[in-house]
Amino acid sequence: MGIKNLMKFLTSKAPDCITPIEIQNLNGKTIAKDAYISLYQFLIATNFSKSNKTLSDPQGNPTAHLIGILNNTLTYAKNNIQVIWIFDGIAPNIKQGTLDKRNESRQKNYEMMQNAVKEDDVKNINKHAARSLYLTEESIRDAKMLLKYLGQRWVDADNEAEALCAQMCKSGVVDYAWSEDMDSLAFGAPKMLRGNKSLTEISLEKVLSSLQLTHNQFIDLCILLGCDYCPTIKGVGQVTAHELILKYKNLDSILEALSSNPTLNKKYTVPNEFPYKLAQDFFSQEINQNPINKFVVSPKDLEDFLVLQRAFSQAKVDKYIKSLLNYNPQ
DNA sequence: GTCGTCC
DNA sequence: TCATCTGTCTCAAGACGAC
DNA sequence: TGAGACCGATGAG
Repeated sequence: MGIKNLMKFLTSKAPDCITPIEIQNLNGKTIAKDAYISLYQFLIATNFSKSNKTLSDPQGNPTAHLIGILNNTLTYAKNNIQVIWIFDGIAPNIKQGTLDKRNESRQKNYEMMQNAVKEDDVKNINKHAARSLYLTEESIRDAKMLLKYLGQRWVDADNEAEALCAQMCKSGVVDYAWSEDMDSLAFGAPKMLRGNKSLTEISLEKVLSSLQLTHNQFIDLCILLGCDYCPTIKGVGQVTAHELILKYKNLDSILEALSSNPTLNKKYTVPNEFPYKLAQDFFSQEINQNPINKFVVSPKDLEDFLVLQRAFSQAKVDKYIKSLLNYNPQ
């Protein structure tokens, strides 16, 4: 879910921190990209947005995410952009509640899809199929294999990919953290990118100066808005959250004020379980930077994998390899 | 610009 | 009366190329 | 899954 309503809040309160950016302007830049989110987007968009069928090889292995990687890699190569794909590791314990909810929703949608199939209701089949979709171990393995053969770099994070993207951006390994989720800013990425067709750059420095917050205060704001790691205080939305932080400086003091002031206490309900300190620590932790896997383009492996194993068109793969080598001379 | 296709 | 928050609904989510 | 539009409820001034 990222940070609830953060984009909306920034658009109204700190519009200067959000700037549209043309992909050509990223020439020579390096990007850490949240792999899972991208692959999921490819899978959904390619499968369900315009056709009613799932793209797969004759054995039933999904291929939509592989097409997405191919297109994406070529686009970046054309524009001389280096990408490091970051894969999620083990989810942190504090995210378990969020993950349980997602699994439950996925299961429910799967059942609704089965019902829609029985009733031959194409619209609802697609709707619920998209929502019950998930990336299997095999799909991830295929994606990593393809990236290897394409000469791309990828790395496994110890836990959240977004946290590692932000860390790499903070430490200067990359210029941008790319993600659809706004968590990257809470994790401290100085510059993040969103979008695919139309890109948006968000500068953390500008966010903090517009909102008149330190980074720790911004983390508190994100927790109040709603994140994956902690529930929210009922009655506190974007506006109130920002006002409370400006007034009381941090979450500890806000909670103290809520418990000691009967008027505030009546108005805002803090949940019984409110592990905000764990969330604060999680957003501000130092992340272990695992070694990055680096490969070179391997036309033979690409052909074997895509044409022979995944039933891609030989002509298209040939054309693709030619373009890639043209932009990425080895 | 819209729409079909990608496997 | 206005601002704010909450809940619910709906839609779209990639990239390329032919036309 | 997220983001936008819309709606009703609530509370402050």
